[in-house]
Amino acid sequence: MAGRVGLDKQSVVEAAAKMADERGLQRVTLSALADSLGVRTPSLYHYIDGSDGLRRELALYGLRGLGMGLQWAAVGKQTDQAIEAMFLSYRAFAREHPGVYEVTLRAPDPLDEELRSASQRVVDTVLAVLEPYRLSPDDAIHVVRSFRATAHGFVALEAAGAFGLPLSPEQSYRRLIAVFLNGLRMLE
Amino acid sequence: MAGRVGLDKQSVVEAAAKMADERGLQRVTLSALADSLGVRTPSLYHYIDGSDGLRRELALYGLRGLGMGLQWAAVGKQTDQAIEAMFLSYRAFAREHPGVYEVTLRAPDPLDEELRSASQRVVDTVLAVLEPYRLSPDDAIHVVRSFRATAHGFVALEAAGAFGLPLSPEQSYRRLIAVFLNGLRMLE
DNA sequence: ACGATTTATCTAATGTGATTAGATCATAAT
DNA sequence: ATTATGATCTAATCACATTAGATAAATCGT
Repeated sequence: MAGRVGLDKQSVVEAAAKMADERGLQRVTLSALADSLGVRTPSLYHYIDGSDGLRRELALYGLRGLGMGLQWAAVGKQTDQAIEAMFLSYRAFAREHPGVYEVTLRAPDPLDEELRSASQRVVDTVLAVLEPYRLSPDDAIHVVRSFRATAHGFVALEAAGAFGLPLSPEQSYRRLIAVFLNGLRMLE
Repeated sequence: MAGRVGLDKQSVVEAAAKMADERGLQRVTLSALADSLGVRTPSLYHYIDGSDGLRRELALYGLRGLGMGLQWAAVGKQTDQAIEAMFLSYRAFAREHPGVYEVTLRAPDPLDEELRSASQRVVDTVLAVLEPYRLSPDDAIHVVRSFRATAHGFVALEAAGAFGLPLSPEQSYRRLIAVFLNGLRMLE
């Protein structure tokens, strides 16, 4: 009998995140997670609210990481350079944390204040970068949505292995960014 | 005892598709599907290869529907109008078939010839529409990837409920399409 | 230092879903 | 009718999630 193991919510979530990124989100079962922590499955219920609760924690963890990444990427940059940096940062995060990234998009309970605010940080960062374009408030939101759609779409297709051909995804992404920035220019 | 029910693969897949669209993909269990067909769970194994097999059939079904939709949308249209029509058709399919659409993107076994070819039809349709832009072969593929990324990204965010604000997704999508088409113009 | 409280962890039990093996029974073919 | 085929079933097993309640380790007040 190992006695107390000394877990806490953070270490559980981090172990789950690591497992999600290394083995794939679907293989993160409470069973496997408990094993990897040297504990029985029901013990996890002291830290997380079951399987759905763990997902939610992972989503929060992911959204925060993504938001921080975007914010850092935009530091000291302006307009097109800032947007490009955010695009690159977005993809980098998704590639480094495929399992965690995958869960960030699922099931955002509109009443979940923490999730909402982590999500808002992403939006606000993009909005801040759009400042110098002097868009109307509505237009700015349309563009934020477009940014997220564009970045997410590429990253999701890439993660799903949808790009089979022997043509660099790197380059495709740069092209996509160029298309986006060119397109933006017409709105100014 | 009901005796023979008279199922076949197609009716099983179609029932699963309906269930996925109406109740959500994750609620399509072999159990629930068997129930809805008036049959015991193991009976389904005569038509599909377990849970993963069913997913694969759904993905194929979805890709074919999506491909047909895109092709129809582009009939009789050219350049920007054709691309816009494909964008609208893409979103329409995803909204009409949320459960089926969701599965089209997952786990494309590269050795699965049927899946590959259904997927290729989507690519080929977009490539055909790009013809008049006279892009290099590589550029054309970059643009196809960009199209799919853009359309998928928007549609996935929308389905995930990521657009919380009281601003029309319809309009956002039209803006996104405009940005894309504007961006394309610079490549010509 | 000691008993009481708290709490981290456990065992046991239940439920749902997937899957396999092999039996049964309806239909079709002869 | 007889047999062969195959669609469907029952029974059994397994993995995972979840809840209830027991146990034992740590902590706290004295």
